[in-house]
Amino acid sequence: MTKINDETLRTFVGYHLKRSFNVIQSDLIETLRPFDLRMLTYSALVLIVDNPGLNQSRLSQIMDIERPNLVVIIDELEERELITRERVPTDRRSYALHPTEAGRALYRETLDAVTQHEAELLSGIAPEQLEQMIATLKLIESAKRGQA
Amino acid sequence: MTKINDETLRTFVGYHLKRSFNVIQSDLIETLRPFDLRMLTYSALVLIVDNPGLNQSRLSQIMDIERPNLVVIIDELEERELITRERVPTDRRSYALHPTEAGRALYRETLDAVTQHEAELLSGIAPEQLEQMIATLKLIESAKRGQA
DNA sequence: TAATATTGTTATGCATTATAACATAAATTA
DNA sequence: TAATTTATGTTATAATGCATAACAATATTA
Repeated sequence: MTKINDETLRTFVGYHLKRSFNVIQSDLIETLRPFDLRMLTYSALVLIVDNPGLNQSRLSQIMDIERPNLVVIIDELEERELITRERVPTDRRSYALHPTEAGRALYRETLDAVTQHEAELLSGIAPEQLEQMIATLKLIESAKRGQA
Repeated sequence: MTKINDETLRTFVGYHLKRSFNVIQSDLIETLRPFDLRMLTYSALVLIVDNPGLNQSRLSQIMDIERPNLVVIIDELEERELITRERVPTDRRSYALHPTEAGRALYRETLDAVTQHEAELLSGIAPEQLEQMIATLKLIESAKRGQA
């Protein structure tokens, strides 16, 4: 069982980002499974609870996905009666998204679960070290082309 | 244009990882486009050049994808005559993957391009800060469940 | 030898992401 | 005001990514 050499790929920041994200993502998927939520539906629910009344265009922007792709996500949340689509009187094209009481309850449940699972996964790493990393990640995020 | 509140999601390391990875990934996709390579075919090419003779099982392991999904990637690299599949006398089930001269040439070209593009994207961030982040990312990577 | 495991493959399905095209409605401009 | 352009949500469609089941050929183990 010879060890594979990935030193070339290790010279790329993106490679490290992808591999570490995979680890966190796997954990998150398992954490959300009992709630029958996927990453995208979960993110959408959280953002709607925290920003009640926002519309789908704005939500798709912050979620970095295309509007058509958000439609099915919102459909699912609405069918499960976790959110509602409400017509906006001042702009009859768009819907204001609001959480239901069930949506807020699920939000609280899942927030606890996700927070705990991530904390456990990362329990071997010093909080200051994680904070430093997040600061760097924010710099990368704001390096987006056509933005700076 | 009210600003959306994503502070709840910002409490998760995974959220920061995903958003920053998206930025790097977009840049990488654009960098690889002129070479008609996608992230996965590129990664496979690099690993084959750096580890000539490895088989598909091992490659799928390090790439963190399922064997069936690697088949089409290897098919494409072989059709483009960037690599070869060679029967192994000592284990006639598996193929040894080797780069062709064209594969090695493309490797060199793309390595330069990818390195330069990433360096430019991250030029505003101090190298020591990136190194520190990579050290933390490695810790996260090794926090994989069922591994430690 | 018989049972089990591994390698590569095919087929299949689901999730993610992107684009084009459209109806409705709003905003802009001529 | 009328005509044009833009924005919102939607449908349809396609490419990609990722996972599982099943299989033939071969190797390993009991």
